Amino acid sequence: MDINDKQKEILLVAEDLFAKNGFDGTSVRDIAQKASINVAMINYYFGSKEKLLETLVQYRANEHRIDPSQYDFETDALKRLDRMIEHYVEKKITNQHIYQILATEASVKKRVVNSQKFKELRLYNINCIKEVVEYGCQQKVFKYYDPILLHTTMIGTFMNLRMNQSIFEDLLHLDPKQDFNQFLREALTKHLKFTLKAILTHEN
Amino acid sequence: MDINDKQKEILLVAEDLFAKNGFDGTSVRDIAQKASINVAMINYYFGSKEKLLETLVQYRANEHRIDPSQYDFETDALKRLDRMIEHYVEKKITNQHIYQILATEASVKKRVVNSQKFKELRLYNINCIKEVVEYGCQQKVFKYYDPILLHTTMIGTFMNLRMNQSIFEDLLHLDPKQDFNQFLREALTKHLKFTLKAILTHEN
DNA sequence: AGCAACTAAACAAATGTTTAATTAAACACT
DNA sequence: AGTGTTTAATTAAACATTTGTTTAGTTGCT
Repeated sequence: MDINDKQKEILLVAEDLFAKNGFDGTSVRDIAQKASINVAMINYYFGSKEKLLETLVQYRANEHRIDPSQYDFETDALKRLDRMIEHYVEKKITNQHIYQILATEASVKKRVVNSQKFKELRLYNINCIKEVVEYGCQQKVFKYYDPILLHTTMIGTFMNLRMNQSIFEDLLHLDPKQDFNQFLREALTKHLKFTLKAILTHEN
Repeated sequence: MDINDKQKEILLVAEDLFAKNGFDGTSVRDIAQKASINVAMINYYFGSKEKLLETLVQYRANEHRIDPSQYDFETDALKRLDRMIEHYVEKKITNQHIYQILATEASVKKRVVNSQKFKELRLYNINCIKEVVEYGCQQKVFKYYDPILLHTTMIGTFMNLRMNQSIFEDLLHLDPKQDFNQFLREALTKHLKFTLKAILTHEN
């Protein structure tokens, strides 16, 4: 399915609203109004509200894929891990809307929206992490640790920081003028680097 | 507000459905049917659907508070940390429904349901973690690490494991007959113990 | 003329809430 | 214990909105 500019515009508006208010909390009229189009256009272009969500997931899903070429030129295992984390955090921040939608939808039992696509993405990313870990083991720098759990901690920590933005703004006395994404980028990257390094080099 | 048995029954049914389908994905008729009561009873008892949610949050919020007496008898800093994590995981598992509702609602911008109660709870729990960390520092066993980030990693890892139960059942080839909560309890506790110990004893 | 893009209006179903009436429980008084 | 009275619990029905979707028609472009 190729998407024209009009459709893309609708998708972006929908993404924004779904992330903010949830799928059930967003009506097609909300989307239509914000996108300055007629309600009927949503069904005209996408068939239904649910199919709009599926199209959006398809459209965005691959943007969360880790790209190993961003870090595997590093021969030092620790530096490679650091680069991977930087790359990972950057990807999540750039595409935070769709990920939040996917994460929320994944916990909603009554819609099984594209969970296959979601699973594939996870498996792929977990495998990238696994390769970085194995490289470090091979170099005798890391001790092996389950990449599924590493991934869970990475994504979980990110999501938790993100979902509770307002709490952290209070808690950490963040300057409201300073961008929260910048805080995320810096603090989260640093924290994840430290945590993974600690786990992978910890003597049992 | 004191809650009679009938009201409690409604709250429990609502909690179940909200966790499964989200607040917006659950209608008052869904609740009424599953609780075998008339729809009007919900407004009769709670005033509105939103107030029902607020009552539920009030009713459950305190059940997530860490209870220091469950671990602070341990004089060994590492053992105390381990006990604290066991206690923490157990609390989260026992009250997973309400926590998922709170977490989802916290990310929904249009409802600012009881976020104050939520923040207070976090601050309290973070402080408990802080005290355990400081005790370990005092004993020269730990290096100090930001308790906010530790808490974020704990809760984030838990939530991420939980929210993606189906994915993990596939990924880890879990025996479907085995209880997922039992896997959570064991694997998560072990992982968090290892992670926090690694972070707190890591030489920089 | 033909086709895609677009619109206003209507549709049926579902939503949260209220009303008005009925039943059940608690109460006070003899 | 039995009376009439008041209060609380419960019900079916109706209410007004809002929901996602469809229809039937119009516009604009080739």
